[in-house]
Amino acid sequence: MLEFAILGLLHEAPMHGYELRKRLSELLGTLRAFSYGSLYPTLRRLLKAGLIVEETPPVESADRAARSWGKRAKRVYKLSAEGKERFAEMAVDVGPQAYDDEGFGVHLAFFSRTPADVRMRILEGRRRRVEERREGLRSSLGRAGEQIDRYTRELHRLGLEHSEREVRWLNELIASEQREQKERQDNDQ
Amino acid sequence: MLEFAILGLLHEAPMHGYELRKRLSELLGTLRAFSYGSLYPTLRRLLKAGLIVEETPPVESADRAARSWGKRAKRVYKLSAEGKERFAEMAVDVGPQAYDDEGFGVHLAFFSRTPADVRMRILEGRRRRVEERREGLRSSLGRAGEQIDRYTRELHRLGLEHSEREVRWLNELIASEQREQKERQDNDQ
DNA sequence: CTTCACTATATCGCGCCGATACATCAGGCA
DNA sequence: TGCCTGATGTATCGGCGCGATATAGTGAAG
Repeated sequence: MLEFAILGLLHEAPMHGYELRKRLSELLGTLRAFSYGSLYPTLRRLLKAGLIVEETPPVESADRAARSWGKRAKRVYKLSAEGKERFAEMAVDVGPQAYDDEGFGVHLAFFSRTPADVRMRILEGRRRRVEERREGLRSSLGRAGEQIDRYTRELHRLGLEHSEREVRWLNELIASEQREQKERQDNDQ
Repeated sequence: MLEFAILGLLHEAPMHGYELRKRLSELLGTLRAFSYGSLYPTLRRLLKAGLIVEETPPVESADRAARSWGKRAKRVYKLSAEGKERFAEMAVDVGPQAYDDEGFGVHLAFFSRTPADVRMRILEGRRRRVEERREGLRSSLGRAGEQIDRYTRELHRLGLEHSEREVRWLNELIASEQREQKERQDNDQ
């Protein structure tokens, strides 16, 4: 998931690790942060795989000084052609992980680079997933009384409200996608 | 977290791995599953630490057959005195991880075994956390237009609704905790 | 009589996290 | 002037938890 996110972000512009992480948090709305403990190793992995390349930035005073003293300086990465390709593959290859909280969030964040039909598949897959959760919670709350702790019940109540709300939200998104798709078709023919 | 959850669950009754996992999913309302890939190793760890002990069940027909043929059979675990102690410590030792989605959920699931003052601390800590998230999303949505992708904005809208709802839910829980605390005081004096 | 779904235990590789360390630089304030 | 805090910036380590996979017994449906 981080790999996908990095590749997606680097479409905007070349960036260094710290910046990447900040943009990522903004994008995911503080709901997901990706620690440096996973970011830097992933960057290495991508580098070794040739999906990104290090772009030595125009050496300026501060950095030159840092480098000449053997200190660590900014390392800027940019997307390679293979990286672009890989991102496109990943965006289209929708597995079940695209439907869980985290995966769905990341996919959605890069929807503008995702083909319309794939967007639909993801939205509908997510809806199915959330509906299942909703039904699970409903039946759990339905089996009234039944040895369920009061706090647990409250937890389930909140979960149920959240899923109901998200299903409605998804329905709106799906409907608006359909409208747009229809418009495109009308323009085409 | 899994360790805490297992120790908590075993207060109900001795159980084997598969059962533990099922009870855990029920408890967390399908919002958290804990795969076997983490459950069994954790059970081992707890066993080695002496926090749980294996309780050879009264050998019945099916199991005896299985055992005598050298096959795998049910392994039932029960809480040791040290395990009980450890759970009590963990329930009271509230770190920042008790406020994130996952940690909070698990703690709440064992609230009935948690002292009232600690319950309060957790509830209020969680509220602070969710309020921060809410404010982050509000300001992100407030900075109107500003290079934010349409889908990303939708994601933030949903996140904002969820945090608002959760804060209200927490307020109700906190209020009801306070009422109960007052009642207890009235009864005591 | 076979196939399916459920019960049940276990391992492996690896993604990701939290803590920690180190270093530079800007601004506030004493 | 000099100090401290907070942001910028890169990096590593141990360990938790996941998904995939293997294995195997059981009962019910068809």
